[in-house]
Amino acid sequence: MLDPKLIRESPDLVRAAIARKHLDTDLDAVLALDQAWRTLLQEVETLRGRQKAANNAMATMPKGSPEFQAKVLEMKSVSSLVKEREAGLKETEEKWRQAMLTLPNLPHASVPEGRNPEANIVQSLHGAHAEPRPHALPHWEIAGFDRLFDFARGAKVTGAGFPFFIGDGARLVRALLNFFLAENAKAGYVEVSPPIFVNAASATATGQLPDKEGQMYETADKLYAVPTAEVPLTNFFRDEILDEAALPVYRCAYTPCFRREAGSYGKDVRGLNRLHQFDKVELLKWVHPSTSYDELEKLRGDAERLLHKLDLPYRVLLMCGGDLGFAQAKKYDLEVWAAGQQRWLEVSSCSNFEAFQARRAQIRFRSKDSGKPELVHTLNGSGLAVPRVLAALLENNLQSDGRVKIPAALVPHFGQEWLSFA
RNA sequence: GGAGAGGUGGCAGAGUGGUCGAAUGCGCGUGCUUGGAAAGCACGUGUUCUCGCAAGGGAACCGGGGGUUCGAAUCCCUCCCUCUCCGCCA
Repeated sequence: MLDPKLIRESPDLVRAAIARKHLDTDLDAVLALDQAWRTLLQEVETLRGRQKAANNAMATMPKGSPEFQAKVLEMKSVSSLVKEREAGLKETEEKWRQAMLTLPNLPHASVPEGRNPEANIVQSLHGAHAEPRPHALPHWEIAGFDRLFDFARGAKVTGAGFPFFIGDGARLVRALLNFFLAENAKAGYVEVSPPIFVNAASATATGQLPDKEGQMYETADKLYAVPTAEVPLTNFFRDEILDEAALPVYRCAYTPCFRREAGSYGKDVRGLNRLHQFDKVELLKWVHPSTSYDELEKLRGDAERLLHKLDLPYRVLLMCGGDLGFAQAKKYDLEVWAAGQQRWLEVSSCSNFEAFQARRAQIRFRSKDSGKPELVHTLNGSGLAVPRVLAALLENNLQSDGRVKIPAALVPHFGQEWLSFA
């Protein structure tokens, strides 16, 4: 959510910033509701002031006295008026809130202009992605792939996009998760194992609701399967005031992630590229607002290090305004090179949300300077998403004999140097 | 799942219809006292919104929502959560 005062005082600035995201928003509707709400609030407060004064006077009057009876009669009409105006106030406030929730976060000044992914800036390239690999195959075409990754039975048991991981396939997933968690711990992130269902309030706070409920699986009692650990993790401190000295807080969490991915098709969803359930380790930071852009660079570096240690070619994209998410102020995508598919796969998104989520979630810290609570800034990034890293690993490390070499950094976690499909 | 008890400020804990944003204690802050500290004493100590250039004024908040009433922390309904006992269970 945006700062209501900013919208009220500098609507043109807000309008211009939202335009950089190339999203349609009706700021005038928000402003009109805000104005209507304030007018009603004044009325209600005046009426309640009258009630309060009358209550105090009546407290000292004899109950049955004529003056008491007169007051009761007088205040009856005020009472019904208050009820009516309060109902209007409440309705207006709710409409305003709903409108506010649909306004996207404003992009940071350093975010490049652009409407489409083509306008994203390739910030850096790492590793030998252009090197010819004669044996490279899309991972789903590697001989024996179906023995380790059983999509057919997954489809039978659950549905498309819910594969079984078997034998070395399952062990490789576990090795990657252990590697990620161990590296992240070294970088200072405290590991958390959160609930993987969240309520509507939590999903609203991080920005999944109200607009993106179609992306989440919902249970019979109105809980949502987490699309990312970001949701339970960010909400850990919802409605809390933190100690300024405790900032920054770094945490990471492994969870399975569930996404309906309605409307996806084609090569995007082949093999491990896009699943309805996948494993991911998420990095999360709660920081002092003055440091959040430094923290974003560090966060990106922490995610990059994982790819670097796995010896996978990757690139860093600085996302343009039009390709930024709804809630992000600035975002880097990390894409790993899949040699067999000859394409880049997104394995991490590192974002600064500034106070956008913190305002929705009411996560604050008590400022030493002002003594008042202020909103923290939240950041998060994948560190990393397993299936696509796995896909790239299979494709880049496939040898001419059909075996796949395990990166040195992963060997201690996997326990062997080669993955066999036999 | 069944039965019962309960949710009040940073914490503990009073308050069962009226001057209660809420006693008291602890904690915390400032000052006095002291060589210094402790104790003691004095004062202060929530959040949000709103009006105002400001000084300052106003309103809301006693788990959430709704209701009764001139008036609700207090009565009623409902939801959530916690605790105790029983059942069930990894």
